[in-house]
Amino acid sequence: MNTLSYGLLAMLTGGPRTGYELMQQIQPLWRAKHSQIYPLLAKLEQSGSVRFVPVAQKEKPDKKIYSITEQGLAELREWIPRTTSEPVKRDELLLKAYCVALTDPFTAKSLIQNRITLYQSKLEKYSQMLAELKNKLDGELSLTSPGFGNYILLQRAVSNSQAELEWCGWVSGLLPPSPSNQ
Amino acid sequence: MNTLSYGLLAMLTGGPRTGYELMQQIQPLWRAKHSQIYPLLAKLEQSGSVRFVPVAQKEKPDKKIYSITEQGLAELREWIPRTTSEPVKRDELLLKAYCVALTDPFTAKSLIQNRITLYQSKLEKYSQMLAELKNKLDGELSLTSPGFGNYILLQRAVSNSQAELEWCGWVSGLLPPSPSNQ
DNA sequence: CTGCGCATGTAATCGGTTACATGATTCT
DNA sequence: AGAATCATGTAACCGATTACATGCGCAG
Repeated sequence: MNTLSYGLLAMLTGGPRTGYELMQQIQPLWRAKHSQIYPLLAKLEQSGSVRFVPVAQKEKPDKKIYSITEQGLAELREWIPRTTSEPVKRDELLLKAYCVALTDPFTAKSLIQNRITLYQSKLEKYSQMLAELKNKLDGELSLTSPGFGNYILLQRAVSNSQAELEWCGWVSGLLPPSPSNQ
Repeated sequence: MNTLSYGLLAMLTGGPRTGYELMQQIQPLWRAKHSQIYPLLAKLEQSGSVRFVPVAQKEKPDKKIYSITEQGLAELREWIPRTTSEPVKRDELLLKAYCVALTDPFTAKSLIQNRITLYQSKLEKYSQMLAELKNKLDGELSLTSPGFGNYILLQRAVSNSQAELEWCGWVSGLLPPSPSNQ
């Protein structure tokens, strides 16, 4: 069983979800497309780690609501203490940043500006999610509370987005100002 | 030509390097193994984007020192302004963090502790590299100076490692204290 | 009326990892 | 004595992306 499979099981500890929802939820932690997730869910179902209930919908496609089984939970419990692999990061912008001296200040600025726009929307989204979770938890937070994992991950997503934006701002400041165009 | 190929060209703008050195240099920006890099360098050489000089060594394996050609530089210049793909991140620790409530506080702490150790060594390494570069540049830094790309990436690596450590510390504080064992 | 969100699935292809292969030196 | 570093390469495999396929409702 590969890491993404464990990841899907992990997401299901938060409650029953469809494949589509799992795909969306796992994105910030582990990039994966639906074409990879659906076949894995089918395998997990066949091996007894998850089960699903088909739900017919009018005016929308039918769906399958998956939940984790006792067997799946047991698999997660033995996976958690196992050696954790190092995070994988691949960022095209950083490759471009290394050789940014090859371009004009104009192109350099738009490169950074695009990244700023991207992380501003992420920051907005995650801040909102964090705020909602905070008032749902209402001060109650410990390792055993159900929203704990979600809480620490959202906090991380928010501060990461902020750090990303700070770096972009700092780099922008180093770039020569173009008065005619900004 | 894929992103990694452009990445290799980008690294070569910093001067001639062996495949082995390129592999090490590109790691923090784009994870790749030597088995992927060597064949790509061969292709880039055949298409005229890079060239190499074979260097025989005694007491060490022979090597090939690659440098970027004018054609390669032209390819980079037209790549930089093209749409930049979103960064790809896959972190097994975050998947485990989501369902950390399934384990005991003890396992949870060791999960975080391993990550702390990892990023402490990264922070040390990058801080040192940044310090060296800073006194080599000696106050001189602008878009056109040769170490510019390196400088902004090292600064980023340092502050990213710090942010990572801060998050780990914050999470540790939320975990129940185990007085008998710490 | 075009595109997006919901919702699932398969097939072809590309990108990336693991394993195999070699070999001297230096550190522990 | 065994592991790590330097240094290159190939082959097999697995993981991930892109493209193909369907279909309705709703917003711009």
